[in-house]
Amino acid sequence: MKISDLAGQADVTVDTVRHYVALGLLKPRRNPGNGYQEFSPRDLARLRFIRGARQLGFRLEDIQAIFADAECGQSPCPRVRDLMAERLAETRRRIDKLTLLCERMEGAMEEWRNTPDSVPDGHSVCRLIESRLAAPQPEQSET
Amino acid sequence: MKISDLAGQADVTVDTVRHYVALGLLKPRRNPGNGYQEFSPRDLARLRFIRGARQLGFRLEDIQAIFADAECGQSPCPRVRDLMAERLAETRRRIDKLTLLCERMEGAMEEWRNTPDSVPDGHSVCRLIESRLAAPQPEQSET
DNA sequence: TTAAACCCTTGGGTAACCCAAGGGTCAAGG
DNA sequence: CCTTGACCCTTGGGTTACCCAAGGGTTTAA
Repeated sequence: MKISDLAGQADVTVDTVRHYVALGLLKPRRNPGNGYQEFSPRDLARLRFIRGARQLGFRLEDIQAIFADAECGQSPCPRVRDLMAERLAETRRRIDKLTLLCERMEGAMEEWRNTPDSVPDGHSVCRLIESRLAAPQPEQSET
Repeated sequence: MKISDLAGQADVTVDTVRHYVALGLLKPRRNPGNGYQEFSPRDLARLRFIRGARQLGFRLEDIQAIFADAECGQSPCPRVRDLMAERLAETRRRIDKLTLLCERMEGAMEEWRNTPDSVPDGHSVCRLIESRLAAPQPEQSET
């Protein structure tokens, strides 16, 4: 089948499929006549696998490693368990960071409810933000 | 002061400062002799403002707009309030998405505790992942 | 004087795509 | 048969906020 058929059946865009092909996650044969990519039902299964793994929080890089295991006959399952534990920990860290940020933001909005607007005067840009500037919080590597 | 002094006093890297200069958030004068950037104490204040705004969840793009307001004598405060509401909503959406993902991941890990490893057989890559593949969940635009 | 420590610019990398441009291919209707 | 619209291809740039390396000039302290 052609790329748009494949994409449609897995509910992804053709760009996504092309991206996976570029990374070697899918390896369609090429129609020698016109250079078009031809995907098999197994490619569709593979694509659905990729999407499923993505929904479970795996990175494309992880999925490459999983396929690499499978292709040399090894069970990818131990790696899958390890990677999942790692990605889960990362996800929790991201949530924690964002939760902290969220609390900071809520605190600011609350304080600002009773703060009038200010006009920039050459020393100040925005009193709202400057009022929250004194207390240095730990770094936030991720917006 | 020179770039590394400025960076040191605001606890950021020189790369970060250069990045802000490239975006026009900082506008140092240039030493005509050697091309070095020279930063004033007001640049330091500006840099600290940027860092403070970042910690409150603003994007560099937002900060550009805030500075633009201030530079034409307008109060940036109304914009700041609006942007903050927007960024806060986005942050909550991100947290929600990640929380859903986290629950999916935890569910998978739990199920997998009682699942043996499988060996790839040409039809299956990894039973662990495939077992969770049936139920299609809403799209996760963000890993 | 010379070597370390700084400064500069340019370009590439990050994660997982999306989008546009420019150009070839195919299928169906007139 | 030809056209036209729907596909296909590749390449390159954009997303966010930086980090890092290379290559080359400048300053400074020993």
